[in-house]
Amino acid sequence: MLSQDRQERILDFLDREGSGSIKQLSQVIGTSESTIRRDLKQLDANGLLTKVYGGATRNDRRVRTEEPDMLKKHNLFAEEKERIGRYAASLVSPGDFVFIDGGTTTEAVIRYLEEKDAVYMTNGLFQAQLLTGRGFETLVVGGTVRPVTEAIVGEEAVKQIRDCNFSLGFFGTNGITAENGFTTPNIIEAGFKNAALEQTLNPFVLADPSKFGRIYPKTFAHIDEAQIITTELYDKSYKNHMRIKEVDVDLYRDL
Amino acid sequence: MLSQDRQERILDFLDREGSGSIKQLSQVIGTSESTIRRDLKQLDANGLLTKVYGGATRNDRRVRTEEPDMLKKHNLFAEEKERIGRYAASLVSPGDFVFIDGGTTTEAVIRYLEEKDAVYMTNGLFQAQLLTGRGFETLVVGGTVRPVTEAIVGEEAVKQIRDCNFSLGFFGTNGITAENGFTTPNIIEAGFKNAALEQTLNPFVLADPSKFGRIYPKTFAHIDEAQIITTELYDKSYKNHMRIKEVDVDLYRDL
DNA sequence: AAACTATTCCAAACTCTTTCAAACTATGTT
DNA sequence: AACATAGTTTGAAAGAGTTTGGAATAGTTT
Repeated sequence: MLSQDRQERILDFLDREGSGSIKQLSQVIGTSESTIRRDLKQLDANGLLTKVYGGATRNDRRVRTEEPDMLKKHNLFAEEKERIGRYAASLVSPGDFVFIDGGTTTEAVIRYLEEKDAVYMTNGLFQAQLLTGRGFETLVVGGTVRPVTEAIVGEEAVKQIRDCNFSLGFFGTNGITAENGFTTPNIIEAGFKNAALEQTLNPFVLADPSKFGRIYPKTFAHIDEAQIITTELYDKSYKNHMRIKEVDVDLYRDL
Repeated sequence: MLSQDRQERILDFLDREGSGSIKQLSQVIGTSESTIRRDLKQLDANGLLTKVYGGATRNDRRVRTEEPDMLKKHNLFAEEKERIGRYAASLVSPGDFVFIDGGTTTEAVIRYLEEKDAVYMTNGLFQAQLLTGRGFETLVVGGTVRPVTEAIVGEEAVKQIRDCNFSLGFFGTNGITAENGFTTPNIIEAGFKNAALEQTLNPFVLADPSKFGRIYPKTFAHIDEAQIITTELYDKSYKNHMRIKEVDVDLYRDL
């Protein structure tokens, strides 16, 4: 068994039981006490549980304040996303009412946010937790949760968003082309994105370079309806059609 | 048993009973008098209780304003919560529209849910993730996120919930007494709970035994407005005033 | 004085750290 | 593809340290 799996199981166990002894854990998971000890030591160092004499007790996993480094391993364009997130976060001014779209791209924005004198609204469950965990005033859109992306969408969500007037908004997308605009695979999600974008004075679409040139079934905005924040484009031809902000590597190298 | 767990149980016993002798405590907790003495000495040194000749007392201002520490709450009464959750989950029938309150108590319910032919709505961020993760049709209430509990509350949330008609609802509470009913520390949260409860045909309050006899600043429902699901009660006098379902140990021993 | 409670001390049981060899992984070389 | 090598992970064991329960002794209450 991989150590990741084992440690995940330890946390699951503590989730259910609240606490556990070394012996208990080694039996449930089927490994030696030595290994459990080493796992607990690691998990404690990462702040995921509290080691106590004889075992461990759970730390609340809801307030996950994952470090930016943690995520880098997972995703190919992780570094780009971080850079995009850092720039996007710098755009928020005091008094703004900011919409933050669900999906992985916008998560990085939240980690770099600093403006406490602004109100944030999101339709992403994880986004809401991150925002709350970091101490920002957070509103959540009500509606149906879409399983894959954990984003709140649907008729009710659209109805609610129609009453909101955002000064700033950060959106994710799956595909971008000059002709088809911003596209996503899911029709209901596209409907919500479209509604949210219409309520936003300054909408920004965050996109790593992989999104360019791709087309998905449903367009939620035309190419000139939002400004794009991305890292360096390989295909410079896009520049002719779009309002693009390239977040350069050098721009933040010394931060 | 870990010494942390033991000491929490001592404090909880004193919370409920006001005081306890060494003998009482050693019997209830199932450990030697020597150990109880040592625990009491430590807890006294930390100012968590007052050691007296023969036992200990806890300064009991019956109305508490402070929010119970989420981390601690997670550990305590884990088994009771599981049992309560398992029973509550069995109450859901096909076609139900089920409200699930935020907070730690209701999390266990979700882990035992099996009825896919029902729609679930929640105001808890973590609950929403759990429900979605387990593949249930999930709705989320929109509104402001309250930091400590990660529950969605506020005016907007109340407005939305007024349009919902739940056939079944599971609520958490901080305190229960016959006179003051179900109470919580936060006024805004109480307002939402109250609204949600009014929209529910069959409301159930889930409560481990530690909740009984405690009073918090705001009442969100009177004692006869909801049925209580709990594990075995130490103080049987409550039975006279309330509709209580005791989830017995034996009931599920062989599951 | 009798009954109860607290303190001290000790041995047994338990837990932690360190250490080491075996098993496993990853990588480079032939 | 087979092999060698270095690095990592694992389980077991030994010794140090901690916690526990009980017994003897000292103190307190009635």
